[in-house]
Amino acid sequence: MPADDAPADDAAAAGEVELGPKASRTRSAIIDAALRLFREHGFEATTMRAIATEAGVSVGNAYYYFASKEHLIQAFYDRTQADHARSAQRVLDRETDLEARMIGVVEAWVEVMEPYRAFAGTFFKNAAEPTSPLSPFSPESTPARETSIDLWRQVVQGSDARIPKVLRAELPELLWLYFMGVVLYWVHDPTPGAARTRLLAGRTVPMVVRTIGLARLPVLRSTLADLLALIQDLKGISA
Amino acid sequence: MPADDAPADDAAAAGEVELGPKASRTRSAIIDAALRLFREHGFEATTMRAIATEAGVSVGNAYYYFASKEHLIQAFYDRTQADHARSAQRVLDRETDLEARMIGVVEAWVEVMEPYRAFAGTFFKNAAEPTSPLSPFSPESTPARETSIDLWRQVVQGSDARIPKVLRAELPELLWLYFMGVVLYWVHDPTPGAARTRLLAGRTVPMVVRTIGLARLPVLRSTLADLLALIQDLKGISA
DNA sequence: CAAGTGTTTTGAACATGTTCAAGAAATTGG
DNA sequence: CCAATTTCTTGAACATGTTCAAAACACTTG
Repeated sequence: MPADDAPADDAAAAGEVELGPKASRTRSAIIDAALRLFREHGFEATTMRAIATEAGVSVGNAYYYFASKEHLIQAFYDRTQADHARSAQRVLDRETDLEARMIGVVEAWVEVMEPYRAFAGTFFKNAAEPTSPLSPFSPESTPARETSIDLWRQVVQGSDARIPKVLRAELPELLWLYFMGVVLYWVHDPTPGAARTRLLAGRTVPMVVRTIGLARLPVLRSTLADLLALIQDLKGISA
Repeated sequence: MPADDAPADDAAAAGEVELGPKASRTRSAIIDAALRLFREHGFEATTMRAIATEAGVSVGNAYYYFASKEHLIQAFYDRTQADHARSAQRVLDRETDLEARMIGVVEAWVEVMEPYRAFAGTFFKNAAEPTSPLSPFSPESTPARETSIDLWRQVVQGSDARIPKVLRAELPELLWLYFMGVVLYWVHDPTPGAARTRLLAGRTVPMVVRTIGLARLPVLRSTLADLLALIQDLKGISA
């Protein structure tokens, strides 16, 4: 599998790439062609032959840069994640209210993804396979996941909300998990403009924020403690 | 697509089938062959040619009964869902404690699925695609979903727990959703015997039950009301 | 510059899911 | 029992993701 020793497919994830100008340009051409075709005809309907032709290279060459058709999705992820981070930053720079920050980040994501809505489901189909390196829970996507969780860490840290001490450490990860839930909902949301997803986020975010505040109350304390202990224990059982 | 007018692939779901004995036997042979091969070599590694050969029919014939390789998964679902229902019933017949009933139903499911753990992920990959008829949220799988939700209705109704009135109507569906979450976790659980998943269920079920009890408290009342209202609203927005 | 070494590119060949036109087998109607 | 009709079965053909050996290219070294 030549592509494995070839320029790393996910190199763009970290932001830095060290490739010759030629290789780099071919790679970009393939990604551009692929994303354009994906957007126009969907993932399944786009053939590797079509991508190669559109990019002006041979099929084999495309496989030199991307181990499989699925691996092109990684490139898509990297691109949209960067777009999202940029877009979210604009909100985070000006808002200090936790609720507004959370909603802002979710809305930014929905907006960035809008052009790809129609076929993003196909993407997530592949991402849903546990053994797939594209799964958001896979070891291979650890860097991307960390980047994503960091965004939620920022959401929390930059806010003026008073977070109960017990929650501090785990909250960003928990919010990321909440966000994954929103994404899952979005994938199945057929409404134009993702209306349902926006409604879901707009209404659940306040609940989440309120619940965080409630966490210090005695009634919820013990349940929360149970939950946090469980998370620790789950992490403890090795694979 | 001849198979579309052919004996319905999901006929077994409802339980009743009206097919000639010959057709029925061929169909069963294909399913048996497929599931055996899936269990032994996994989903991807099993070719339609192998399934056909193992079942003693031609490839084309397999496609007469099943529109695609994915559609064989539906048969798998139907089978395991029936097994689960049977197994869960034994618990429901003897337990009245809500917590015990819930844990029993989850444990029964984990046990039924254990032989398929290794490759079940591949199944769910396909189920995760929103447009796939195999998605648990798709219109096509409405009957199967209803059956599954009914099981949780039974869990609630047969218990001696005092359920807050506001929750009564939605609780079974919410528990089913909780169960889907457990399933999602299970899919990604690499521990032998699904140890992590069992731990998750054993610890979260008591939290869920406790939270149900807490729902009548004033602090949670409003949040719960918001949540229920949201569910109604989400159902309201048409696709 | 020539030889050597590593990188990039090519297109034919392969594997497998799927289709389809044709035929065999069963069923029905007279 | 024959003809017509429906159901079932077949295997070759097709589409597309993927591989691979060979060639083209780029770059270093003597």
